[in-house]
Amino acid sequence: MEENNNFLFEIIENDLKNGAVEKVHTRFPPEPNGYLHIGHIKAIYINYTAAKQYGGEFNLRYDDTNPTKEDVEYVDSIYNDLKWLIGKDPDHVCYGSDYFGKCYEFAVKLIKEGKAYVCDLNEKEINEYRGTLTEPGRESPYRNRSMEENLALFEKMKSGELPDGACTLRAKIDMSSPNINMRDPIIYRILHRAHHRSGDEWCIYPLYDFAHPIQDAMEGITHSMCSIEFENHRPLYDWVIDNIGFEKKPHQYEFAKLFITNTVLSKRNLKKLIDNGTADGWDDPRMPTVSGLRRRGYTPSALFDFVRRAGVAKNFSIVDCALLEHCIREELNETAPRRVCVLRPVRVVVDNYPEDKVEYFELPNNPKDETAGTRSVAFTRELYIDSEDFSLDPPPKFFRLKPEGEVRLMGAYIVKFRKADLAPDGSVECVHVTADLESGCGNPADGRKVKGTIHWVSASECEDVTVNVYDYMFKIENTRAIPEGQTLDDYYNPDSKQTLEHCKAEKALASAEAGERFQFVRCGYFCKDTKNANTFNRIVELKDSKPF
RNA sequence: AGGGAUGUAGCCAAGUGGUUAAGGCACAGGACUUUGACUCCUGCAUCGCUGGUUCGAGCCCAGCUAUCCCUGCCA
Repeated sequence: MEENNNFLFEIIENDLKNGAVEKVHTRFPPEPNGYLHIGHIKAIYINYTAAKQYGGEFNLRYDDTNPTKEDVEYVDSIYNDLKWLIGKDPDHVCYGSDYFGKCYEFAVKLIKEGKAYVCDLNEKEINEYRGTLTEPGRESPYRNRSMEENLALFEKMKSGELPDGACTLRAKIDMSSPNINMRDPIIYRILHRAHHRSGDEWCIYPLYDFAHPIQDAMEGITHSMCSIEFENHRPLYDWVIDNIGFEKKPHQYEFAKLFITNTVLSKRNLKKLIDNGTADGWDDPRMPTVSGLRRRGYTPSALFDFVRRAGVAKNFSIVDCALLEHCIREELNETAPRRVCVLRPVRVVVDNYPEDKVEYFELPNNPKDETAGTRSVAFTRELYIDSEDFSLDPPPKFFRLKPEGEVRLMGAYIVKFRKADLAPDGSVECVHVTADLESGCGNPADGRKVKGTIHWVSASECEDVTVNVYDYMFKIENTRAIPEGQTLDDYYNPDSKQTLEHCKAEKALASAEAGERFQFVRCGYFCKDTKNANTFNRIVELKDSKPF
């Protein structure tokens, strides 16, 4: 793994060096309103790695200040996904709702200092008063209420006497600010809605811009790193910190969100795919969610490596999905044991091999890594090879089994084509070959070269397995918007999931544990399905798209 | 259009005034190969545009241009 370095880490390093900060403290603050996806991994990578690398602390904090959108289902899934990613339970788990009491106290403080007021304007009026991008806003007629009146009204908001939307608490800042976020932003709203944690305790809830800086300050966060769309909110973030008067001030820094080519990441669209049945769920291996990627066979280290390599900067950018695939291939190439699985079997009979003989060959688990050991693979007179590895009418440069051809059975004998039995429909039923028994699994005694090597499995010493082949589901041209008149479904291939039954695998494979990853020789990388014990998900296709 | 941010190769991305502009992915050649995989070599940019400052600029200044974000009682 390469070193972690980017402009945010440099900021932290400098703060540590010049004593601005004693110990770094970061947080990952998802709103529990959906499942974590690969975009979140970037935020986790930045915040978690920064804390880890510089000997600091890291909080998982649920930003749960809007009960209309949030649910415990998401709280749980986020926890599990994060735990899987960082390989342990997070040290500190916090909730925005833990600070509802504090937020309320601070709001009262601001009112007492004349820095916040209760505004009776309705939603439409607030919009009108806000002005536009080019015109300043106008001050609310309620802006200059007395402190006592504001206090009384805020108390009324809190006590539940007022219906939703009756009024709001606003920070008194500057209605003519060119930054619209500073035009007396709403910091509290009335919401008669049960919260998944605090229940009916509150009927007023703080808004993000007010709650977030408070949460950061209360937790002693030093570096609050978020995505770039919050850049415009930073002056407000600082305003809240300054006006509440926190001594240790957290600082917000922004980085560009992660986008990936041909991939949708918006919760709205992901949910649509599930609702209309295109995807089987949030953990469908075609989904860009953490749980989907996990089932597909991605590892946390490959995922973090991807984010690191994609880079952390402020440019708007869309990373090539080839980089994501490269990262998992690179890791699995070193770690995944090789196994043979014949996806579309064709029977092969070695005519000159004794009928009842069973011979075992030692095949390396990883040809590049001797420490990975070997396993015994049975060889018998009847075998299966992949239908793609045999052609009666081969194209040029076809190095596999063909009439008049000779080919190496990987790790075993060299065989020569003898004849093919065809079914009435012309398909190949069985191929007869003769083995060069003299050469054994070594090279031919006469020094001739055999170019092709194909994989095989003993017909009697193999297991029947089912393999799900998931293509990359990500098919969106523009990852950010779907053109007029088209729907998300138009972009997805209905055949993106194929189930191949009666694939023939080495015996050792069927007893593998769920989640175990393999490289199926010449067929791509596979992960034993974590849900269905007898199936394997194809997780990454081989890069090479040329025919074997 | 008011404000903020960003523009370095097909895609990311280092670079903070001074040798021939890091690195990765992708791509293209070639070597090797009992996975046509892997591995290994090789190739692949004058820095959005235009002026200016300077002995010297991707880095400084000015103007222009392109893209992204901001008018939720969402986060």
